[in-house]
Amino acid sequence: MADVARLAGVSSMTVSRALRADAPASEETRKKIREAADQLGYVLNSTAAGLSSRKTGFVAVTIPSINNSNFADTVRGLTDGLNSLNIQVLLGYTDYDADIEEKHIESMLRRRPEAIVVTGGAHTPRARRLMSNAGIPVIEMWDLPDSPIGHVVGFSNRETSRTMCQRLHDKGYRRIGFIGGASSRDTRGADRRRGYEEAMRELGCEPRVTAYGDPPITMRQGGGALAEMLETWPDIDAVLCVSDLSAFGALSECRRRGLQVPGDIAIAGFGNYDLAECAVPSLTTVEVHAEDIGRRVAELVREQLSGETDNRDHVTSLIPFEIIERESA
Amino acid sequence: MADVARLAGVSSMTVSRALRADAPASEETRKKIREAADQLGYVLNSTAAGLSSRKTGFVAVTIPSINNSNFADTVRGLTDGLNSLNIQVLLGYTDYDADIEEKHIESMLRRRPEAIVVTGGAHTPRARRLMSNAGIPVIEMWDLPDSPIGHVVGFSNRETSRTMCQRLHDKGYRRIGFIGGASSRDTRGADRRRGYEEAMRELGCEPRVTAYGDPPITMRQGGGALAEMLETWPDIDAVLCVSDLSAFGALSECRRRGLQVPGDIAIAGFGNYDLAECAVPSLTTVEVHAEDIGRRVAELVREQLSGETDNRDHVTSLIPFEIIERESA
DNA sequence: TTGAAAGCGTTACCAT
DNA sequence: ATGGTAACGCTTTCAA
Repeated sequence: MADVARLAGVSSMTVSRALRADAPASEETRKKIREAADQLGYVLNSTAAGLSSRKTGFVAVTIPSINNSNFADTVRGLTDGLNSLNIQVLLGYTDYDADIEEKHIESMLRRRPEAIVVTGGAHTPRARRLMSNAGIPVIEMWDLPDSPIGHVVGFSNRETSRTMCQRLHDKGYRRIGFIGGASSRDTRGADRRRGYEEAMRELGCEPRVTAYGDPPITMRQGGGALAEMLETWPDIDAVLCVSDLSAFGALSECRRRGLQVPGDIAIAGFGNYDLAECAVPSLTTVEVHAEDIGRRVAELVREQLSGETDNRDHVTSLIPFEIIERESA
Repeated sequence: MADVARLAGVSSMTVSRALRADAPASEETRKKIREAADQLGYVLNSTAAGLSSRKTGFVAVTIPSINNSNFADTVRGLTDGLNSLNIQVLLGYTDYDADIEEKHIESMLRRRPEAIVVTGGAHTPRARRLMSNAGIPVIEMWDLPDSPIGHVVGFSNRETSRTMCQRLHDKGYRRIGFIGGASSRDTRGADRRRGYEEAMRELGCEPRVTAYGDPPITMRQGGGALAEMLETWPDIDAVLCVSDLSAFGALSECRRRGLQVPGDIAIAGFGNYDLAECAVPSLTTVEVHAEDIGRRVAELVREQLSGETDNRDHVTSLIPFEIIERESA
């Protein structure tokens, strides 16, 4: 920057100001400085800028998996929403593991992000402490934690299953099964299962759960789970799956066995992946507006950083979900 | 850090050293300092550390889309490979747009990454200049650029199509169509199309291309493209698609029309997505080992940063691809 | 609108 | 093994 200043015949302070849109500087000097910078191939060092201004231009975000269309949509909404604030997302994926999440949170906090966004409400005690003490807005998303650390942008995963079960029941299905992961590491998946079990009880139906594989449960596992389910409960007439991926796996397994969907078995998924619309038959599923979650988080971050809202208030934004009825159920 | 030093009764220099694994410090002081840090809730400021040491612990990476299983796999391989070096990935997605890529590259270079990794070889002149002048290793991946900026980790997209066409021809298909995007923004997709056209010429077959929609071409667009193709060339006997997603869309469209796959029409895709294995019929496709690409990039970054290899040498790593023959073709 | 000086929180470097 | 001092490259603050 000193070199640029020398070439432009100004002080480095003026260069610093000319390079930022908001700071005061005459158009003339601005132009002169931009040319000098260009000529020297100068690129601002935002590490130094961040240290000095105490604004790093980062928001830290953890998601369970990078290879998941729903979370990718959320990240997209978040990134796009933060873009106008010139804030970048520092992304970490946890593989549904709270210890990995803790490690990410610590190494991300070292970068002094201006806010931290995590998926869900299940964290290690130390992770909670780290976030609480960081002195920045904390946002938990994709869930409605029992005891939130800070703000929340999400929906009730339990409710999605309850609503879907109700819908299946309305359509006449009575012997409804649930396919999900074998561990509770995927807390949102576990909540969906809980919602299913509650709904079954309320509707007076027997719960039939096939837990199969570690999260994230894949398409292939969805097929395996359906096979297992048919063995245990051959009379099943509908299956609710923890995600569209497992639902598609189940659908494919039905197809291979010559079972009609719906007819022999109805299938419902979760997430409204592109796949759900495109599959034959198309999949009945839950649209959770993943990108909206990201957009709303970005909005909340903006409000918090601009001081529009009181940081001490804990804002909870409920993102409405909807059942998408298609051919499969 | 000064507070921690005071509490532990040492200098801040000792704290700095105690907190790093490599620096010399007695186990005794280390423990004392860790306790003090814990008690105060101290988290290292790596912004300041980076400024001082000129090592930010970042590698900048741009990919076309975050919502693409192939690129997500590459990012996973890269992230995991860099993890042991305590290097984080700074991710930007370009939406297949070179101008957006340029913006990302500039704002990422401001963070002073220790290396920069970009997808493909098509960049704006300014982006090329920025990367060349950054003084850090530059790696282009997922492609074999004609004039690489630095190192390359990839494969020939053209070859994948040529090989697949040859395979289809060997199986007796003669009226082979290609479904891809309408723009050349997806340069890898455009290369695949080029490979297809070359192969058709060599095999003495008429090329039949349906260009449909902007990249990334979706499942739904794959279906639309197949419909259009059948209208133009009703006698088509095989379709090569630019990706498994469009291939699946085409497959679904066939299903809806009551066309047998294979039989009436064979379908081949690209990318070996989970979907390709799980679809009924399963999709013949190209496995490009996306995660290996990321792993190899990470390895290259490690070599370059450790000075094991001469930075001036331009390393090209060819990642082998393979045709996965399944039911659809 | 511009400039000078004093940090920001760490590590490199040189001593001890 | 530990400590003192001088950067690192910016921005804040204050002054002109």
